[in-house]
Amino acid sequence: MKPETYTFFENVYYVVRLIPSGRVTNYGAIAAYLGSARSSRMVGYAMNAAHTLVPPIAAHRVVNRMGLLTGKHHFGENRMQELLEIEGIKVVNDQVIDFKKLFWDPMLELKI
DNA sequence: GAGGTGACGACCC
DNA sequence: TGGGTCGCCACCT
Repeated sequence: MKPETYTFFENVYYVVRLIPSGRVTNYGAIAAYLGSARSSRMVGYAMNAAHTLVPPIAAHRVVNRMGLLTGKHHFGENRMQELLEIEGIKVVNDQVIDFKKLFWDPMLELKI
């Protein structure tokens, strides 16, 4: 995936598809991996368009930097948490338990 | 065709 | 240290 030939969104989708089941990452990490750490907002917006994609991407594995399920309203209140729990991730009060341990850093895992 | 908007987060007082 | 500001850029109106 070459950043110069694809839009920022395309690259976001590419990274999100690589997130392993049972792990989570955050918007800022993806933005940073794509070279613009300040575009985390765009990553969030990309997720908004995610469910229109075919095939749909695992947007539920992307949470904010606190491990909060800020995007759950776009899934349906319980949908996002449900999907995460199916993958073995515990969520209490919209907060991912052990977020620090489950955190999947593309910068680290994909080695740029 | 132009402007407002947004699943966020880094940076600056 | 803590709150406010601003960047980012594809989409929708």
